[in-house]
Amino acid sequence: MSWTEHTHEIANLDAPARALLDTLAPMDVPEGAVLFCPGEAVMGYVVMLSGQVDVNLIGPNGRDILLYRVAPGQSCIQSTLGLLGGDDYTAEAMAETPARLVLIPRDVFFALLDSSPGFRRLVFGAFAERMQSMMQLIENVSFMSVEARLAALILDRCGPDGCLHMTQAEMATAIGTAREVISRRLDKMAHAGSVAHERGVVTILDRKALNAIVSGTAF
Amino acid sequence: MSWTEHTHEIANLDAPARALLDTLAPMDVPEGAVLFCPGEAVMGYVVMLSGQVDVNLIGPNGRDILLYRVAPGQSCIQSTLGLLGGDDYTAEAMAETPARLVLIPRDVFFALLDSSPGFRRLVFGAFAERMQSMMQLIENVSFMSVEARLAALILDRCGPDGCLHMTQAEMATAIGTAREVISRRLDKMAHAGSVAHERGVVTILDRKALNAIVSGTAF
DNA sequence: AAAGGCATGTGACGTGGTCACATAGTGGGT
DNA sequence: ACCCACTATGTGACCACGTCACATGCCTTT
Repeated sequence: MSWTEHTHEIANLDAPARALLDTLAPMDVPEGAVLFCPGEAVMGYVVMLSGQVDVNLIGPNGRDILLYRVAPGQSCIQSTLGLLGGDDYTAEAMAETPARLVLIPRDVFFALLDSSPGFRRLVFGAFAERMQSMMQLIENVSFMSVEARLAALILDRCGPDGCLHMTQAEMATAIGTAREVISRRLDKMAHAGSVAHERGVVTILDRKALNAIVSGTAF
Repeated sequence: MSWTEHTHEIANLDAPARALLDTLAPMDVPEGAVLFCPGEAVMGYVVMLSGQVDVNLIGPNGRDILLYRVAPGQSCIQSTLGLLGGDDYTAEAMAETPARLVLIPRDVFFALLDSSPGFRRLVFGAFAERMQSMMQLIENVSFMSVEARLAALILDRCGPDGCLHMTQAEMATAIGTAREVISRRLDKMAHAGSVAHERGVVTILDRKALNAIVSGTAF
């Protein structure tokens, strides 16, 4: 079976590269599986085919913060860093939904890098993209208030019905703060009429108000 | 004149790549020069030959935080991101000392990427390295106390005489906090006998104490 | 010596993170 | 229906940190 033709970014690669990739078998991982964790040596390039994987940085006191999410077609470059930079990484990748992915082993990865300009572009793009989002994260964490980040999260992740199904603990790690803070902020927003919230669900009542909170970084 | 043979990382490249690079003229920038700033389109790969360039993220309220420092032989990949990812970057690069560097224009960059495995390795290495240090930064900012970061800074940047020549404002941006906080923390450390400080200089008195502060992330 | 500009010290105040709890829904089992 | 663990959430106290508004002080220029 050929999976490469169904994967947007990969389907545009040159034929030899795709042929090589098609010799690799996709693997399925169940929801909640940890793809890699600190200290482990995965050493490969991972391409997501379907599902959703989140990469978190884990703090010493148990708190963790979402570095980025890996969507289908994207790569989890975390494991690739070990191939190049050398140092150990501290992040943990966990499947948020059942996921299917392909692991390109070290040799194949380097072979493709040398032989396929398209693959090079793909990899560089992935790197640049992650880099950008990491910078964005640093910017958000150091310059945006918790309230602004929370409002952005709600707007960003809510369904078309204006409902967000997440626990406060999940929201906390998503924006890098503590659960208690989320509780208080949600109360405040609810009191202001911007949202309503019950166990596991937040409902948007006033999109404009939330947008105002997001823009108003510090005033 | 051939500059490539004097530049460690580059000297190991294959001959054709070095020949191509030698057609590029190094440029000198004075101390304090801004290499690029938000919104500008530099679009190239920059290799430092000598000097010291700092890349800062600038917040809306004027506060800024040091993303990373570019040492000789390294690349400032910030400007390269535009070549690949697409989005705009928000960082600013400034020469902390008089610096000499080479800007590899877009076409030459891609030509080298396609023709020289060594150059590819170089670029990937630079990316991976930066990626690592960005993750490190996120980890430090979100999980380490200001005091720990300050102690680490002092130990890291002090001269062999145990003296650090920086203003409090500089230390503040280096570890991503406000100047007033530095003032208070230095006072506290001085009171504890770990350091002494006067206008523009911090002197280490007790290395062990500082190391203890660094390790004791949160206790 | 006077003046202006840096570097630094300080108090007040609001936000955010941590700890130690108290409550309250929820899903199994019996 | 009831109990029980488990998870999600609410709350108060407290400390670390960021911000604002200043007050000094020190150093260079004129």
